[in-house]
Amino acid sequence: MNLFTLFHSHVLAVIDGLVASGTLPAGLKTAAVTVEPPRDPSHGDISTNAAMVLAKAAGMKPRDLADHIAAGLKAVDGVTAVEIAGPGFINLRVAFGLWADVLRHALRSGTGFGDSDIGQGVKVNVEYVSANPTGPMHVGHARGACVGDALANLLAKAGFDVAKEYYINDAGAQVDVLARALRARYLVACGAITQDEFDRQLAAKEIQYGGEYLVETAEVLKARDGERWVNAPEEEWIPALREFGIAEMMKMIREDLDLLGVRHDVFTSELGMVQSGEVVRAKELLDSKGLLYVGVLEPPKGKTPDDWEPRPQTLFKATDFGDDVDRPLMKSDGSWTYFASDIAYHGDKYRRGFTQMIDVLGADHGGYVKRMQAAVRALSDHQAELDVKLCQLVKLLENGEPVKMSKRAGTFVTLREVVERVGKDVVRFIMLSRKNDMALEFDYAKVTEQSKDNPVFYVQYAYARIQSVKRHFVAAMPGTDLSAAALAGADLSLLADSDEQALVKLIACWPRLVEAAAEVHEPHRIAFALTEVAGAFHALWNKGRENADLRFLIADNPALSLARLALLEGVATVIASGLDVLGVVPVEEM
RNA sequence: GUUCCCGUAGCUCAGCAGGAUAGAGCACCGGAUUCCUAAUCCGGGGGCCGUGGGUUCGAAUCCCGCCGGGAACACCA
Repeated sequence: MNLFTLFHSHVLAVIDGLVASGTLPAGLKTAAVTVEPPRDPSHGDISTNAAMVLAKAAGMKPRDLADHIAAGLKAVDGVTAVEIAGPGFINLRVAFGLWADVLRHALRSGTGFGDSDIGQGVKVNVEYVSANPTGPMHVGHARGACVGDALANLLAKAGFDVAKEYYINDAGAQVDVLARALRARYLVACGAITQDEFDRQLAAKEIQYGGEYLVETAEVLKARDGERWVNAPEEEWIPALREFGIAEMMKMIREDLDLLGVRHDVFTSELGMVQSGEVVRAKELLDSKGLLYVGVLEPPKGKTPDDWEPRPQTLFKATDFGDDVDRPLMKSDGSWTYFASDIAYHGDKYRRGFTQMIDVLGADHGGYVKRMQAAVRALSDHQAELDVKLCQLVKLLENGEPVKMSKRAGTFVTLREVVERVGKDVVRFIMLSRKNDMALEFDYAKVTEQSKDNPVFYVQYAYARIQSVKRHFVAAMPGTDLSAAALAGADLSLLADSDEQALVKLIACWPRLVEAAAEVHEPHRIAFALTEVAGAFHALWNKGRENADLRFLIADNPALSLARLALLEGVATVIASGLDVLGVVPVEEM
């Protein structure tokens, strides 16, 4: 239930009526007509730009057209006043009862409040995390995980048919590197080489992924296979240890994601794409469209790599689809590039019925966006669209001081470490407390601080405070039915204070906000909105401190108390509904 | 050199797919506190929205140029 959607249709109906009566010409384009809350509340409850947008096509002055539309809107049920302002805005005031209806609806809907059908069941694939299976996840991955998960939840709430997906990069050179690192740890575990020798190899960069996490993996391997890989030839242990290592790393990654409360619906293997022939199939598809050719790429301008040499390669005509240069599908040794298997993967998504795809990636993948979008357009004949959300880095701070991290030395801060220290709900909220393409500061001290400056606390505190009021109510007026259904039956017309009414209206804007956030793929808006709602609630609470008449519980006025409690329950409902999108659990008591 | 992101109050950031006088928090200044949780509260000052053009009835928002900051730039993933 979205009051603005409702009035949007009222406005369009009035315009249709004006067309029917000959006041307006037929065939007007009404797509630009918006119905929204005015920024300044003194302008009314609902505002539309219809007259300004349609004036030219109608051959009328905006304010004259506004007069006609306004006349029609005056007749709409619940409209108490219509004003024409500024260059031709039509401002409506509606009976408080309409807003109260939305509040009642919220109470009956619970966390389902704000659910929408704008997605119309369209299939959307959200791919996120997709960390290489070569080690534990670090804080950077956590951001992508939280953004992707919240975005997927948001789209599901807005009525899309969403799949949460993880792409396992298990086919490239890096998993061979993993196999080598695991083998070295394994040799140490078997006593075949000394720890000193291992350290020397690591220092000499003969092996990478030197983190301690492989020590245990090597032990597990030894327990399973004994010493059979110590003297086995490389062509045997590489695939065996690679497979084992990937499986162990994925197990670890899934455990970490689980700690964060992130659960993907689908895990797709790059290796599987290659082995099942999907990559060849994708190549043939592009070939059949005439989009492949063998050519030599220009060296990058300005900065030619030292080892650059002209090489004929199989290239995809990405430039036909908006990219800057054509992109190679095969390496000079004839093996597939990562891009090739990713094309196959996205082609596979399209075949599975996804016409909307979203990839959540680290900002360092920025150069990859255009080519992948080009590939999706090419594969789907422009039927599918790919949106890429790039996440800027997370700066970990300890009381304002940057936490030193060196991935090379294997001393990066893991996702697990952060989650175990501050809790998953804090991580999930904070990761959404900034737009995805802005750098984010994550200060251990600040994110757990119990103060107004900490948005997680601020929002949770609002929810907990409301629960506290309910407990007081029960104590003061035992036996009162405080179920959502009972509260929905309260006489909401008793909410007479301007701030109370403003809060009701803010609650009523929630469905509209969810829809807007879903449409632009911006889950952070949910976090910001919750902070705003919590702020309005806290302000009302404080007003009651100065003016006892405005407290929520008025001992000798149960009806008023119940109405106010309904309002608070509405606030709690919005918070619960929003936290649900973020994957955060509301707290009952603090 | 090319591409992408960013530039809004002293600081950290919002800005609702172009709307009416640009918002919040911190900091600063001035007040308040026997009260449902002081885990503070109320009020105030403060901004040619980087810059120059363009589109429009109307631009922080869209387009182009420039300036400044970050990132990525043949076969890595």
